[in-house]
Amino acid sequence: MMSAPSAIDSNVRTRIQRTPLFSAWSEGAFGALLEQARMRQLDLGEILFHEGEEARAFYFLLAGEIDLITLGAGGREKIVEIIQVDDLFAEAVAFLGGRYPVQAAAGLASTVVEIPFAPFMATLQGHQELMPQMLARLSMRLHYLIKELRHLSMESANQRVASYLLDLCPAGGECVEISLPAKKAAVAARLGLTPETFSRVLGRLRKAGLLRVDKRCLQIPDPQALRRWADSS
Amino acid sequence: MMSAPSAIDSNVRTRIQRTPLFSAWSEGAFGALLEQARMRQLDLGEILFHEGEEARAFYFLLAGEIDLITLGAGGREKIVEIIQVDDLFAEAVAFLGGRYPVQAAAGLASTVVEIPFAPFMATLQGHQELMPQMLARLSMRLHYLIKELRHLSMESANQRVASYLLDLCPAGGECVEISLPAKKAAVAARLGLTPETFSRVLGRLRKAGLLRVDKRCLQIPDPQALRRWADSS
DNA sequence: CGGGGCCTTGACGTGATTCAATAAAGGTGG
DNA sequence: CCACCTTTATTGAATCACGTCAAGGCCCCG
Repeated sequence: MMSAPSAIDSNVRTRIQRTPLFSAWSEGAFGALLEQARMRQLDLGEILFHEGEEARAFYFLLAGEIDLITLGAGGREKIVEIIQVDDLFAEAVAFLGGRYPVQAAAGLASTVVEIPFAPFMATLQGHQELMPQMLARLSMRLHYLIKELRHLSMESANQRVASYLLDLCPAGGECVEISLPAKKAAVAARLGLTPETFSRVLGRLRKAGLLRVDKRCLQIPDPQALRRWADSS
Repeated sequence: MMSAPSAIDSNVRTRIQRTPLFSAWSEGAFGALLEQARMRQLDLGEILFHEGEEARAFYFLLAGEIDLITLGAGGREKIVEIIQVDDLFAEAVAFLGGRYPVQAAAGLASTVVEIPFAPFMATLQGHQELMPQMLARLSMRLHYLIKELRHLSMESANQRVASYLLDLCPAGGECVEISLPAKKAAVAARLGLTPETFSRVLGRLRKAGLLRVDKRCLQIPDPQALRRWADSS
């Protein structure tokens, strides 16, 4: 599909308004902002914005999957985050420099709502009671990145995979069934691993009886055992 | 020394006021905030706050050096950032959860000014024109962390060391002389390397004629050549 | 049936860590 | 000022985890 902009229907409107960032906004201000917003369709692999490009808008993911990627020397790429449906992303860029620090590419055919910064910032200036919400959001991302930093720099492939799987689990219970949020190669990149290594770790876990794998669907019989395995790995 | 709190003199006051975060503050608001602040002395190795500890204050480093560290399984530790004199740190924690996401330890005997969050937040609430400054600061840290993520996950030891040295250089000129901001083991940890590996990379650079090393003092005859070496490394 | 993603598996190479020994520098007290 | 001890830095050799390269299997879709 081409990226044919189109207007926002009320169903979509509701989904966006439910995000923490917008839940405190007045109907009026929010409505005015959305009038400036447009929907865009993205093909698989299509790039929404490039690293270093001037940032004019942020996005809400309606359908599909967006990968936030930073590029390194020699074409290697690391997925900083895999954006899921109903997430806002790139809203934090508004406040500095105005350049995207990462690239956004569609990991699946996707639909996003594009929300321009200009009216967003204007509203924020006029309603400064909304700023604490923004600060909290930036702060959350900061924590997320610090956690990522720790995982990348101090944990082995085994530990990273295990932590990641455990993070996907609903609050610690018994045998849980989870499904990977993206194709395995993307998850591997998200974890800073090659697909091969990721596959091998999964294989090891399978042979240790800590994991059942069926395509993108994983079963963890005993999360606690997995945690222990990671710690001693 | 024990951490004997004491009052703030006017010299110190000026140094703090010069930070971007406070430069827009009114004399009155700033003065009132500083009345709640106290100085603390830290011995080498002393811990200012622990990871996960409830956050009640942020800090300004007057003298010495503070390392922000995250701890991993098995006692390994990664230095997220080496704080230098005249820097503020941990101010971003105010807006979420209220727990420190890292540990702060003195890499040298140090002096800090401890600024409690409560009055700081209260002033911010009352003067919302100050918030954009905060947002910009959080945004900067976000960019910093994303850059770190890229370095850690996609660059070799050689590349990381070279980028780091080049970052220390004043804007690209000819032969520059720089000095490491901390002992080599701390810099290594900051780069996600062991001291041994760091030492070896420095040795390699020395033998290639790209670097002269004298204790903590480094000379880079040709920054551009160093950049090329990193890219092809 | 055939082609193309996607994933898995094996053999191999390599860069970084680990372990260990040594050297150099800094601090302390006699 | 020197002897002594501690901390910091360097260097070498052995090891290991992960990446790379290459082959093969599986599944979906035409």
